[in-house]
Amino acid sequence: VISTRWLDEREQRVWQACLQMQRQLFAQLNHHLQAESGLSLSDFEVLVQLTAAPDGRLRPFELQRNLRWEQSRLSHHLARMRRRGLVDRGECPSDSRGTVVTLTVEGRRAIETAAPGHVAAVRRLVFDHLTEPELVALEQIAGRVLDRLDADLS
Amino acid sequence: VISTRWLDEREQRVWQACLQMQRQLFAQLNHHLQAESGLSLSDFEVLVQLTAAPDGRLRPFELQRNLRWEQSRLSHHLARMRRRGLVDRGECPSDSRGTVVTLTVEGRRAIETAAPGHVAAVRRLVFDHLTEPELVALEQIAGRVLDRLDADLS
DNA sequence: TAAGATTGATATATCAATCTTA
DNA sequence: TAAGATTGATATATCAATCTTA
Repeated sequence: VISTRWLDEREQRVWQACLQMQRQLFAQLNHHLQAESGLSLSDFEVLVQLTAAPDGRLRPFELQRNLRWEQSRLSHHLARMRRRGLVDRGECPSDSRGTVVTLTVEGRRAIETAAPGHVAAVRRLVFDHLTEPELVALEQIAGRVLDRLDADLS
Repeated sequence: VISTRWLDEREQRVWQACLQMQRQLFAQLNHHLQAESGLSLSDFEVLVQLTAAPDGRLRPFELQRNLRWEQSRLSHHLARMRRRGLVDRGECPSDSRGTVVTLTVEGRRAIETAAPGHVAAVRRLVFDHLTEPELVALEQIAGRVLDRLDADLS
C-alpha cells in the first residue's frame, strides 16, 4: 500500500482553475460560433482538418488520429454533418473497407464564414493574454502531457 | 471591415495541441475514475466541492458558481447523483425558493475511495511533467483567461 | 484475426419554457 | 420583476455490438 501524495493547496488551485478554464472556454467559443454561423466547435474542428487536407479529403481514421476523438463519436458526428450538407462520404478507392470524407462547397463556405469571428474570439479570450515565454511554456506543457496521455493508453 | 489577424503557424499548432490535450485528458481521467470507482469526473468535481464545504452542504447556485456549469446541467446532474444516493436535497431554511445539496454518507465514501487513484492519475498525466516556472505560467494563464471569460459574459 | 467503420441503445449536455417566492 | 431552481425536449457523447474486407 502506497500512501497517496495529495495535491498541495497551490496545485489544487491550479488544477481547479484549469478544469474551469477549459470548461468555460469551450462553452463560450461554442456559443460565439453557434450564434454567428450555426457551427459548433466540433463542426469547426472537423472542417479545419478537411480544409487543410489535399482536395479536402480525409479518411475517417485520419480525422480520428488528428482530432483524438473516439471512433463512434466521429462516425455519428460525420453522419450529422453529412445530413446538414457540410461534408459528404465517398467510397475509398484504395481500401474497400474504408470511406473518404469530403468537404462540400457548402462546408467550405460555412468555415470561411465562421473563421474570422472565431479566430477573433480565440485571440481575445486566449492569445492576447499570453506573453512570449508563456506561449512557449504552454507549447511545452501540451506536448509533454499529450505524449504522456498517449503512453498511458498502451 | 477589419481584416482578420489569423493565427500564425505556431499559434495554430499550440491551439490545436491545447484542444487535443483537454479533450484527451478529460477522456482518460474519466476512464480511470469510471473503471476504479464508478464515478465520472463530473461526479468527482461535485463531490470535491461538497467535501470542502462546511457540513458538506452547498446551495445549487454556489456549486454553479464554483464549477462554472450551466444551471440546468447542474440540476440534471444533481438529480442523477441523487438517484444514485451520492447526494441528497433538502429545503433551504433561509430562502424558501432555494434548496440545499448535502453530501451523503455514501457520497463521502465514494469520493474517499476514488480520490487516491484519481490524484495519482492527475499527477502522472499532468503535474509530474511541469517544471516550477511552468506551473507558475499555467497559474497565471488560467487566471487571466478566466478573468477574460467572465468579462466576455457581461 | 484485425483494421476500418457504422449502428442502436443509453448517458450526458444544452435549450427553452416553467414554477415559486424574494 | 428577478433570483433560485427545475423540467421536458432535443442534441451530442459514449458503450457495446456488429458488419465488411484486408
